[in-house]
Amino acid sequence: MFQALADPSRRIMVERLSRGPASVSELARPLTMSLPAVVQHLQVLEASGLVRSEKVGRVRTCHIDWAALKTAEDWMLERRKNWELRLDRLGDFLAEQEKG
Amino acid sequence: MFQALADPSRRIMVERLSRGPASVSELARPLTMSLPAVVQHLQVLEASGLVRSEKVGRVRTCHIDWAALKTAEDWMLERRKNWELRLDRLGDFLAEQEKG
DNA sequence: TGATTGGTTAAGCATATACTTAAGTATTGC
DNA sequence: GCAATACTTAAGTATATGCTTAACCAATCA
Repeated sequence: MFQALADPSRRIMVERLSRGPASVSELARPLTMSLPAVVQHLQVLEASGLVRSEKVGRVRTCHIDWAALKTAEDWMLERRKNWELRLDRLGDFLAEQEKG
Repeated sequence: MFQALADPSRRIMVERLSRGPASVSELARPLTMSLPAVVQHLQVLEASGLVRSEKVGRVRTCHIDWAALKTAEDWMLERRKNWELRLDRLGDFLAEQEKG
């Protein structure tokens, strides 16, 4: 997931998809690269679980899997919470010191 | 930043640092690779701004830059908010339809 | 039916990444 | 001072990544 978000082009694609579903060529429009390259990025995003797509007729429509995005967000939140807990315990300890 | 978090070894390092500062060899302990490899990962983390370190005597002490971690978290939150806003507008639209 | 649109497959290539080992350089403890 | 500790530097290598072009397939439309 972080791997998938590591590339700037892929982040542009995710950014676009965060505003709603889009076809492959719509995703390609703002990017200065060939269509196959865009499809390869799309494959990375799909493999990571961040994006899903269905093909209807000849157009493939892509959209974000919001639960997956939240997973990455939560990982970081978890680290931050860990830290805040630590600060709290330090605070308690210092308060104990004060009293004692 | 996402690039930095893309590697599992580096995430282990960040995980460790989220529990408090650590020296280079402490960071290396759980990892099955040479010390220079760990230092290279550390350089990536520092370059991304996620981690900082100071050397005192012969030991380098590393710690997370929490503001930087929050930046990545916020990027994802921003995408989610975008989406929720869209859902809200859709909701409003449907409510309008209902009324009209 | 034949051109166009939208996407896919395959092959190849240049650069980046994630390591390795070997050989340093400072501190610190005895 | 001498050894151990805690890195640091340098050089090399294998694999992964991010592209490219060329050729292909399948749905649409004039």
